[in-house]
Amino acid sequence: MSLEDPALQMNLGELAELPIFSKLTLPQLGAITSGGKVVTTSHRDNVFKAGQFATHFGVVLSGAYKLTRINHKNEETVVHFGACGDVLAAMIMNQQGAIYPVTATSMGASRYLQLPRETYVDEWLKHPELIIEIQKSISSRMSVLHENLAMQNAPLSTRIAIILMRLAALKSDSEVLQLPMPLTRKEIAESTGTRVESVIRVMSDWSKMGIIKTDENRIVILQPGKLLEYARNQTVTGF
Amino acid sequence: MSLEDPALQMNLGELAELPIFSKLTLPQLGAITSGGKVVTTSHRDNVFKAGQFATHFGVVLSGAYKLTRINHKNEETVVHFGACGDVLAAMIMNQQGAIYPVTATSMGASRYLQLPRETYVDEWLKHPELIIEIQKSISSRMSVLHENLAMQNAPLSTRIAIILMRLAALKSDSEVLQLPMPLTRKEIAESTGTRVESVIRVMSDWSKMGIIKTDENRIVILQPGKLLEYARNQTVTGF
DNA sequence: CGTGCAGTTGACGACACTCAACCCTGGTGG
DNA sequence: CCACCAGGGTTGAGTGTCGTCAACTGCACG
Repeated sequence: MSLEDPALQMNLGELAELPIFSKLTLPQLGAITSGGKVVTTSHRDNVFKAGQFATHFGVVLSGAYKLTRINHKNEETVVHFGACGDVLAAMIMNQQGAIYPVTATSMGASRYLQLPRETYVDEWLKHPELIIEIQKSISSRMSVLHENLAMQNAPLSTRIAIILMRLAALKSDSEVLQLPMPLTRKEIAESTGTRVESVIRVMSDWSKMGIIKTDENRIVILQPGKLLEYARNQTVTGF
Repeated sequence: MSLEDPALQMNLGELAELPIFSKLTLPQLGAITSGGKVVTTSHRDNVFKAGQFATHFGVVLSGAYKLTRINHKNEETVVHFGACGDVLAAMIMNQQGAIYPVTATSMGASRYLQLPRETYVDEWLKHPELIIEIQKSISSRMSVLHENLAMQNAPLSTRIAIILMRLAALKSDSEVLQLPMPLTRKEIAESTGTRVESVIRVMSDWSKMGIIKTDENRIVILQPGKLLEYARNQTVTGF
């Protein structure tokens, strides 16, 4: 499971660069991270599982984690992709005896800062600057959830395009973009609420059209502009 | 629009009974509610609209409010039903110049405590007990959103049953339950991501089977047990 | 007395689900 | 060294649920 390296010391400098910690002084950062350690995970390691007692929370340092829960058919549903700087399980830390509502799974090799519940209750809650940052992050997560809900009867190609663009964190219209984590068609299906076959039909077409390509589990967006048109549900003219 | 009655004084006693404020002393409660007023709204009044500058947040005192956003087809999508004790727009109060991500609309006659942004930044953030309660509330909202996502390809009857049961806040299996707010088939459609006609087909069947009935916009669940079976996606035997 | 909203019903069609194959790769064990 | 298996990707054929469109009722409201 999780590869925990006790020799690995926290690098306060690395932490200080995260937006969430940017307002803190070094001593404050020390208090905030007391009892914490950096944990390295490999592909498909679980950080925690839905239903377990919530004893720790985490801050993603590198790579990515997917948060999933089980649906009515006992299949997985992806509810969030957590990337660098994301805080995981923070919102339930103030409830004693709470259980994780979702499962967190490493996508590719990743690292996170693991912190005990007490640090949240004793330290984090006392720093309004930190609360502000957490609430910002949660608020944007909620926004994405709302968008997903609102999209649920858009055409499949629209939904897939949106997910890919979101993960690629598009900056320019003309760049070639590689998604920052390995992502299977099944995971895309699980996060759009559809089936692998349907995802494959859409993405195969895009591959043939040269809009995307896949290199050993890594999806590359070759024509972000075209994908954006799909995301906006417009007819893709030309070819 | 909103009927604002300046003569209406806040009733600290009423506030003190809300779970969210239960840990506070009366003086604390006074500080927490500084600059606030109780606002009464009638059916379909907007408290705020998506896109407006976020100057205030609110605590629902009675009745209910729906939070909606616009989807890809310029139709409304319901993302949350806020009932008594719910905190609205709190999570974006710490961002200066933020805009409301959703529209809040009164369902039937309702009341809420309206508070200015400054009160959140200056007072609320300084009270860990309050932060804890807000985060609890947000965390359960997020949970519902996750559940909705996970349900998106369950049969329509399952999704509608779940929404109704959730709103009825079922306690016992045998009681007859009335939903605490007026709710049209269109609003159910908007919150399940489907069409009015489809909702009507399902609910008409239920009416004919005596599982539910509708009295002037108020839905009454006559047979919660049967509805629960639909919610669990089991075949309803008998009848 | 017209207009708008809520509810209803029927006919039709499309998009995505289901099932069933199949290929290819990498890893594991006899 | 090869057989086997699991996971990822792909394709085709058939089916079904739900969306779409259209028409109609009843009611409230100004």
